[in-house]
Amino acid sequence: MKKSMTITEIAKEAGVSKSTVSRVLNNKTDVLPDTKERVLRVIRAHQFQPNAYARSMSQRRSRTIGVVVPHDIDYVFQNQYYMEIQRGVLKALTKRGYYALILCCRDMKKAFDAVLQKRVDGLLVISPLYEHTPQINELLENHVPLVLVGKAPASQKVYQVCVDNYVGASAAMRHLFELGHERIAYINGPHFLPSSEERRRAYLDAMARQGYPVLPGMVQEGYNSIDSGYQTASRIMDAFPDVTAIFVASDYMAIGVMDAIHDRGLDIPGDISVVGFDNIQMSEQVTPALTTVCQQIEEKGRVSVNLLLDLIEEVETPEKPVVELEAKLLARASTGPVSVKTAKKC
Amino acid sequence: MKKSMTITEIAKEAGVSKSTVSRVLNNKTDVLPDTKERVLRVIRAHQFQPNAYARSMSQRRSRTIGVVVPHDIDYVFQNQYYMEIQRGVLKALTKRGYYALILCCRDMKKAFDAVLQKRVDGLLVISPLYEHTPQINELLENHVPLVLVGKAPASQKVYQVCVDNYVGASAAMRHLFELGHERIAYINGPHFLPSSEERRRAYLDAMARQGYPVLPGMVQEGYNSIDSGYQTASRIMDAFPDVTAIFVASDYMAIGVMDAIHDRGLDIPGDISVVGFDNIQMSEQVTPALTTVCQQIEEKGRVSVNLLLDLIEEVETPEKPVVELEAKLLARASTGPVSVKTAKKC
DNA sequence: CTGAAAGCGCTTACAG
DNA sequence: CTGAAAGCGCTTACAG
Repeated sequence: MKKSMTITEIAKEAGVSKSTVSRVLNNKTDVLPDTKERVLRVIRAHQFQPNAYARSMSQRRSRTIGVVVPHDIDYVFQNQYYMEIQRGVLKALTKRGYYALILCCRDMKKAFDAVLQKRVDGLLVISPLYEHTPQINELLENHVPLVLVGKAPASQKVYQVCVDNYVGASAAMRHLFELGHERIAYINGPHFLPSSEERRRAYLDAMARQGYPVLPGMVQEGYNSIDSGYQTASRIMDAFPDVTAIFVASDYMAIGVMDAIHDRGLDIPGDISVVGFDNIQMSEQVTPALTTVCQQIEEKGRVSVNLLLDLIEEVETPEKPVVELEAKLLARASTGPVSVKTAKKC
Repeated sequence: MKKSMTITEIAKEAGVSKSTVSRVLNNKTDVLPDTKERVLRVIRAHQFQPNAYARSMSQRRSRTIGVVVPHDIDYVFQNQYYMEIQRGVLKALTKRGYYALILCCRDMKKAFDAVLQKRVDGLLVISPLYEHTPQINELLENHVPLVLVGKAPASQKVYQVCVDNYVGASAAMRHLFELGHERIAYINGPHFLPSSEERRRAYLDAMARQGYPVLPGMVQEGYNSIDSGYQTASRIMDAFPDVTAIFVASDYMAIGVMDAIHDRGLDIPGDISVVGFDNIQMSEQVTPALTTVCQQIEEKGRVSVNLLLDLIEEVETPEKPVVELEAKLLARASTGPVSVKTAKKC
């Protein structure tokens, strides 16, 4: 640390020009080994590190990316999904020597500011909603390097990393069918979330394929909170006392569903089986452990960072803009065969 | 957005000098209203925002602070405590127009890099351990604006925002005494965490004051994870079948303790009462809801940010460097009176 | 292989 | 009230 050094003082002390110090700092080839060693010695002696912002200015890039989470901060910093995404993102970013600026606001204003002020080289947008389509399009028109994480709302040719919701939800339904369930209710995520529609479609298609009836009220919409899962499940159990399984579009809601079932003195999976979606950490900790569809959350963060940095560094333009990760079913303890007792009722 | 503008182009288009544009941008007083309006019109027309890093260079401050979390990233981004701290920090930072750089690494190397590269104007260190004392001292010697969040390991006169662990833990013990408990076990946090010692002392003092025996093995150390709470509680219940209450130094461990109790077919609080510490969000969601000591996590983040920014902006030097927030007991459903059945055993 | 000069986009005294 | 100049700490052609 010592007193704050600059490249000029290092140059003077090493008896070379600033240019040479800069070359050493940036590991350029054409520097005489002797010179290089002499400069390095001075640098080390003073624990010198070049001013990052001066560097950004002349290099015209900041090695910083904006991690945009277009939702309310209270919601985001309480939701394990975002934590795990951030973990994957931060790890990958660190590995490639980049910094992150968390830009958390519903209307994406802070994202635009960061771009206009040249704070960031590119943007990662986590779970955009339909309502963010105009903003995303504006960024694209301005050629801001951009990768969406999660199902994209836009139909654009924008880079995005997501999970195959349809395949994942279908696997969940197949699992329930194999256990003998026919009376299966579904709790969807918010309609303004692009992934919800795909999961709902998978549920409906699966039920139709089996020829099982989907009565009005057997499909409900929740708001991704534990509490909302609780409320919605209660409504379903009131209306359909004979459901033997509930497929839920998110783990948080599924945990609320489990609470509601337990509060009625029913057993999971003895009386009702529950399947979630996401595989957040909590899904393994609840009792019984929740059967769920794995979103590969951390992996999604990792992949999208590498895609974005390749875009920024122009390493190569990936052929197709959509990376679709596999969504696999994780069968745990919250699902089981239809019990004799329950089956009789049907 | 349009093409990337600079202050020079704005100046030309408005028919003034760069100096004047700069004055308008920074809301300096002495600019003729007419001139100001003319400049503003051009700025708005181009959605111009000045380059943040150029600004940082000449102003010699970045309006960015480093949020240092000296622990492993996998641990941090999975722990609600850190999420809630981050929430309070981000909110307060945003309100005062600052940006945050998350610097997450055990040895604090990234924090030093950020300081040397002048990326940040100051540092917030979240939950430092004893082992970080040398690093903290080095930062202080170099006059880096610094605020520690959580009990400080150093004896220095360093600014810190923490909760009164002793008072909080004492309140928890008093609560158990009032419910008639005498046979109370204690699970401490890791010894390398400065707060652990205070909580342990409060437990021991309280037991001694009441004259209740603390047998060897009734005080154990866990590692702040759900699993570690589970393991430790099991050991305690094996050795002391007659404990009627367990006081646990963190909510995560307390949740594991609850699992362990339930897995033995025992009731909470019917057979054993459990008290946690922290009041993370999950503590309210488990069944039964956990009685715990509230850390005011988000508030801690808010207060420390404002302290740090005051330090940086030299608004005023707060009189005493240690801000100690109140730690209040939140009595919920996991504690109850000693049952007749159990009491007899004693 | 190395240095002098220009430039990155701002702000800040200094004149006037 | 406004402008010209210097400076913030780097990097990047351009010479040599």
